[in-house]
Amino acid sequence: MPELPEVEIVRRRLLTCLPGLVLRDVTVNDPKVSEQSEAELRLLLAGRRVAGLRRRGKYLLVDLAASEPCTTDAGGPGEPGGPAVAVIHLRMTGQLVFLPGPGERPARFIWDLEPGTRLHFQDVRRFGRLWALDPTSEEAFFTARGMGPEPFGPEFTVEYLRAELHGRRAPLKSFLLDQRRLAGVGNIYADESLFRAGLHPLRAGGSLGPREARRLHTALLETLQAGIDHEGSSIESFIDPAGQRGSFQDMLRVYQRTGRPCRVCGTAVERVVVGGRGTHYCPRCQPRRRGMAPGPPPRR
DNA sequence: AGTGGCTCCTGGCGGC
DNA sequence: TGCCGCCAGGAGCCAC
Repeated sequence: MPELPEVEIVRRRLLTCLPGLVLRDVTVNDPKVSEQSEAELRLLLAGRRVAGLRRRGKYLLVDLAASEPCTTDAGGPGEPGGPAVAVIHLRMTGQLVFLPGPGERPARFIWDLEPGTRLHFQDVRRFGRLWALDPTSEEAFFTARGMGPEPFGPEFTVEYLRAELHGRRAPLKSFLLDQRRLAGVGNIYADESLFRAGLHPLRAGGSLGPREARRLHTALLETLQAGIDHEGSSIESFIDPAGQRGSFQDMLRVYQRTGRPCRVCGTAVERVVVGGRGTHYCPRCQPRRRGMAPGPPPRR
């Protein structure tokens, strides 16, 4: 699943080839990929040159410069338009791949780029989304979604983390998956960060002492950075636009290692469901001490 | 306000 | 062997 490190790798790969190309046309094969119609997406995005690529949490942002006067476009008068931002969320299985012709499965949307390239959005589980924004509405877009701070940004300090954890009864695992508290962490990096911090996933957020909060802060940054350094985790279907796989999945210490020995102490890794998400931890390295959140409800 | 549960979606896999 | 049903999970939405 693409989380912050995977989206960052996609951004860096696209940065080597996308800027400077002109987005000639947008084709939508699956209307559910966007709240906006194909016509609206085309109007807002087509005819503009890619100016840059950014990332906010797990969102990929493609900056498009104002369209240039176009006299050669026989398909229409080429609506003059201002700059735009294309926002893409890969969710579970979204992939952006360059393909000269049709892919193995129909892309949910295709960008025709000039000169002569096509960027396909492939997405087996169809959770991914595309938005076309006016740059002036970008902040409102993310404010409406309650996006928390970037882990590597200046706002995410130990003090911020402690303040956000204060008084929370929800399990740490749920806290880390809440994009309103911190942007970009998903299931893999939440489990791995908690392992690195030596904190049980069911500990209540508010039960952490100052040292534990500091450990969690450090662990989050180290784990996310390690994910980026290893070019992401290729679990499920993550490949970057060049078809490269990451290697962080080989470094995982607890995620999807249920029953296998902890790489540190040899104790069998355990799995519980927290907030409906599979959660993996080492019962010895991540002891259930004080401030435990109530466990999952008994099975019906 | 904080929290948990449900929903979307499909390939893959376990069980019979 | 074949088929049915369940599971995974990011984020939006809703209920309490």
